[in-house]
Amino acid sequence: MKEKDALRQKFSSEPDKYYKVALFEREGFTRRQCASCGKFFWTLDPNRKVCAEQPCQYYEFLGNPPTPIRLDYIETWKRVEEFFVKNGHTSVRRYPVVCRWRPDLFFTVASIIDFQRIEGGKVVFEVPANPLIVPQMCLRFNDIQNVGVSGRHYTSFCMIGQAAIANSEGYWKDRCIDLDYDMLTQVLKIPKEEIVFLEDVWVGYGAFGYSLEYHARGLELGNAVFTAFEGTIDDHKEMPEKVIDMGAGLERFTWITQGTPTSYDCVFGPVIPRMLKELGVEYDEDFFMQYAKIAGTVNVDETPDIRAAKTKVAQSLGVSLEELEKKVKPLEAIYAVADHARTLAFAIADGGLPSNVGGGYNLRVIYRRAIDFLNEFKWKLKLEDVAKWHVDYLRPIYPELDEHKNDIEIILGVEEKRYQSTRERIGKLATTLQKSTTPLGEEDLIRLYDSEGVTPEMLVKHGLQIAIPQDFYAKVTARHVVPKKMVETYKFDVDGLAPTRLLFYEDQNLFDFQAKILKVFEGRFIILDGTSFYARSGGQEPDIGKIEDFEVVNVEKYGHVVVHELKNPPPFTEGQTVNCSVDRHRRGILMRHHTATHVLNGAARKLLGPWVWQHSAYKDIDKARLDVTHYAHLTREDIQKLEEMANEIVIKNVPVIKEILPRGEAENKYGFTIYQGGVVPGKEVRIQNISGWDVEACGGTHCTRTGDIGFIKILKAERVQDGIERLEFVAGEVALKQIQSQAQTVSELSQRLGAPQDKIVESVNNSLTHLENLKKQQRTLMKRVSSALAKEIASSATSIDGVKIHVSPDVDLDDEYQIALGEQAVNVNPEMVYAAFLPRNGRVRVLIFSGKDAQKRGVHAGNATKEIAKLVGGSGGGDAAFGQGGGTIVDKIDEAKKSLLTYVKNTLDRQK
RNA sequence: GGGCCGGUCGUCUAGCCUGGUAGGAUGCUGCUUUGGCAUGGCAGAGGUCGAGGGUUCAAAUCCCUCCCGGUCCA
Repeated sequence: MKEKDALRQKFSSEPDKYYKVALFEREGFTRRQCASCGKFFWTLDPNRKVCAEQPCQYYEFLGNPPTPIRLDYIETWKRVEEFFVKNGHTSVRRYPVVCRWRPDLFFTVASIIDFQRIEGGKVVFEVPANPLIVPQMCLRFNDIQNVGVSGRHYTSFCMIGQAAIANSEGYWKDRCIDLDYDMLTQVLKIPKEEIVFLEDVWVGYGAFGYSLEYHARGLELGNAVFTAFEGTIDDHKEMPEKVIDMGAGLERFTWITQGTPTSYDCVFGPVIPRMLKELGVEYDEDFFMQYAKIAGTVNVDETPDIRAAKTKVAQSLGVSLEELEKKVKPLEAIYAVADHARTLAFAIADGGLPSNVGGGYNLRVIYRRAIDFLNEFKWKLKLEDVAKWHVDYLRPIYPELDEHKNDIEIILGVEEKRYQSTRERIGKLATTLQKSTTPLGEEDLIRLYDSEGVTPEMLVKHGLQIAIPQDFYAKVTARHVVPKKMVETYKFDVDGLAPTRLLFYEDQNLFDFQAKILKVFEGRFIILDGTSFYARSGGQEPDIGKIEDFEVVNVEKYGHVVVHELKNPPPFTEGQTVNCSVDRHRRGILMRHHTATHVLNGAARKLLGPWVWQHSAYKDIDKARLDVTHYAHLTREDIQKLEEMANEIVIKNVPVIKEILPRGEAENKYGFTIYQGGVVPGKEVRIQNISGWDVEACGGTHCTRTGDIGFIKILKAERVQDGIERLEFVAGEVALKQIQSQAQTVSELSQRLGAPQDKIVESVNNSLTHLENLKKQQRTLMKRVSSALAKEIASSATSIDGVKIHVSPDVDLDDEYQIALGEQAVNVNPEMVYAAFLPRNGRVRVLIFSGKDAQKRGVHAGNATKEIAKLVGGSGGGDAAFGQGGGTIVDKIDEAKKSLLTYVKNTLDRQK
């Protein structure tokens, strides 16, 4: 933040250079400094003293919009789109809200994210058209508690993205602000005196710039960012192609034309009225207008004492706090539910699944928040239905949502069951806690929430008497702070080196080639002008082989430069031409595994559902794996079916068509599902099209027909985390080896069992059942004979001074029965000491029972065991009636038996 | 991605810290109380203590690895 302030100061100190655009000159905007916050702004209004942002200016458009026209959400976009298209922009489809092309983000949080790629710790901008406009849905989860409450916070909103690269096709800041100004004044018809431009700055991932925010009547409408520099603030250079990133909230545009109490009232179309009607909730518009005007200044997040603030609001409205809450709370709940349903619809349509990890957790949180609201007011309303109403309303802008109506219902249904079982579990837990007498401390409460999801509020609701500690949630969060991870950077500086020509793209069967050495790092890391070695990428392990006589052990990609790692340092000089050869056998396996991955991925999407996306993949020579997103565990049947489907395509031997298309065209033709492995870099993308089955953008090496894969065998499926299933599989010759080794195992088993192979399961079952029966019989028999044995034992026992000592001769009997027998023997003969010394796997087990009378005479079984076990090289223990121990010296059993007699005799003597 | 919690008869669970014969509740089976039912009483069956490895004379218990489920944070 400090960094940003310093930067703002720097840019603001030279306003003519950075902020003064042609429009300001032409229209006569003047630059002022806000009397309240000190920021600089541009305006046509001679009387304006303060900037246009809260808290310097409040929402003055509520009930009093500055525009002569009223636009609904859909209409607003249509008009904005029409305006920009008329002015030379290409309107592109929105990108997925689940952001698969940025490793640092779960969701698309701004329109410009669509066009940013991270390469080697640097941000690279790639636009499918220049200039362009996009209605980008964005998901943000940092203000959830304000959603539904503040009137303007959303977990999903549409950021109108206006992007341009400042080159011969695009434009720079003058044209940008001209266009935005025209849009505000001509499309939205906001009077020009109302518009205020605020000087600001933007700092992003390895790039930054200055920006102009535009506001009207206290509402921020958009922000035009002029990204002009790359690097850090201390060390940067001007970008060769500067980037315009204007982002404006579609919700804000609609709101400023309607001036409704909250923006939710106008952006959700028919959804809110329909919810009000179905739930029978009354909506007093005049009251809410008044309420909004006063409460608009309250931010739940930043107000330390919400209750006090609310009481004040209630006072100015002339009602009690209770009356106010009774009117307001249901509305807040409805708004929040509407927002959350819309967010879930977009997220699920784009392949996001609620789960307990990653971005899925954000989805789970809002799902549960929405359900909690519905339950709190005992509303019989299905979230799925609300989501569907959104889908219907949004169809003119986002027709693709319609294709996923069914998925949304399925996924929300699954999530509902999960939440239900969690609630039941928590209920049970609360009941057990109620029974317990020890009071719950703060530590207990934190543990309960952190590991069980039980909030202190739930406990209170279940009738437990607890004190909710202050800053409870902050304390929980504090337990989870972890140091930030380092951003991955390259080991070598390849800046300035020409991109390596990738020869395998030109001829996939080129395994022997010549190339010129461009650079050698650390004696054994080689960069060539062109290579047929495939570098590790897209989850495919690298090729190995030889450069001259030196082994290539690893190949990595540094942006567009391929680095070959040699096992030993060669005597190569830069500029030298070398002979290279790629290990074609290894390449063949990797290729089959890679194409098999695509085949399986296609099968998974077809079998399980369209929410299945590749989460990650790995192809090595001994096996390959594919992680896919799916809400449930794969069953044995699923796996069999997948295997069948995949091999059907192999047998059909369909061609794998490779085409190179401009990114935009590829996206339009095949949709965003081509980015299964994340968005691949480059203006052009390589498409691998397994006709009618699976189409992906992929830079890997592939078979030319599916028949080349040979055969696909799934080894196993496992859940790697909530919502992600891992398939491990092999293809081609590796699959053959796998099956041969399985056959070997079966054959050995069959031999050992003496059963034919098709009967081994039956045979094992029989053996196990037989074993169980034997155990049962043994137990029954043992019981029958034990009472008889117990009496008989007394007659054969050695008697010392009235204490009878018996050592079990049946050393092969199960320990369990020895114990049962011993217990019974001393019950029948209270004056008896019963012992067993049992050799077990080269060790000795010692068991000693002492009867009631023997105990009275001083024979403590535990102590005796301890003493005697020492003789056999071990130890033991127990109570007066029963002791157990053991040792390792089997040969000393006889000695131990004798020592038992001595021990008893000595004990009795001492008692005398 | 990281942290935490849990896994014990069909079901719910105690025992784990502090190693020494796995206990209870419920359901089940049989007997019994009762005119019959609700119920009460008695007896019985039911457990690879998630899996594997280690430590130990001895592991449900301690240590390690893995599997399964849950939960919280970013």
